[in-house]
Amino acid sequence: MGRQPCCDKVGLKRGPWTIEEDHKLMNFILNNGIHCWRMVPKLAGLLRCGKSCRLRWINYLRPDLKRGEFSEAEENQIIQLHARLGNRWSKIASHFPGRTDNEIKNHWNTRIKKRLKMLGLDPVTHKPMEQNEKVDVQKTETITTDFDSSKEEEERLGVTVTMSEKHTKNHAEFVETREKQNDKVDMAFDETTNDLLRSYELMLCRSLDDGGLLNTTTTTSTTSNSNYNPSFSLEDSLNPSCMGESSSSIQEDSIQRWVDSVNSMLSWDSFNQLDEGLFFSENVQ
DNA sequence: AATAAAGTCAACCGCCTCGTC
DNA sequence: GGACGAGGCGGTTGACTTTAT
Repeated sequence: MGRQPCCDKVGLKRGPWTIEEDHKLMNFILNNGIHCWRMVPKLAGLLRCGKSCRLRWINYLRPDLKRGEFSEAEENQIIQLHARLGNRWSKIASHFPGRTDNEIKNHWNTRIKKRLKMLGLDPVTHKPMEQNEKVDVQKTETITTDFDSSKEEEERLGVTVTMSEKHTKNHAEFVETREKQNDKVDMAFDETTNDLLRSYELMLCRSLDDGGLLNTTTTTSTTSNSNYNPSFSLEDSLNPSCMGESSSSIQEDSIQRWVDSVNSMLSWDSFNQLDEGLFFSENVQ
């Protein structure tokens, strides 16, 4: 027999989380850690499904989150990684401690895409627009052609890739998938990527010289947390040795660091309106 | 000041992968 | 080996905010 479903979605709350719900979720995780997301809402007294709790924790409540604007360096790194990895946001996010895949994805869709277009680059192919237009005219000379040109190598390596796979993933992703399957490095692709990156750097430098393309980010309503220094990881907070029953100075220290992190986070959100005593009175002596 | 348009981002949806039974 | 669930992921939505007219 299989397991019980994650949630039946009947009578469950949806939409934006309230401060009280956040409080309950954080309080529960502080006390118990995370063992099974399906059980979290029940045990925490929340009318949410486990998935929703997980998402809320990962994207918003985690104490090691780095909030605030992306720096230029971060944006440039995202662009470079996207050129290599495509829309694999979680992989891209893994290069940015404290950033979530959702955050990076949103930033890409709302800011970086525009920035690339302003630079005359196609956000999908990372190639100059003009080049893409030529390609469009020829109709067949697209990324698909790049895939087709790889057929021989594909056969040589004994790999088969379905047409749907080819059309739904960009060249970079396709090549990397092939690398995974064969554990071989596509040197030609690396050279192409390097060429692209060199082009980026060149165009970005020109933009800087022109003064302004890179400074087009708008202010947002999101309050930043520039003072927050994530010194305590989620792994730490969920480590059984830290959260388990065996009490020790290490555990107390870990909890204290976690609390410090949360307190730091509270300063950047509406939580600061909460009565501090309400939040951790039962958890911290 | 009022309204429309554009921008932002938290949250949801549905699919996929992996582990378990 | 197939069925199933949990967790993870990327695409998309829609509420809210900001900017332009």
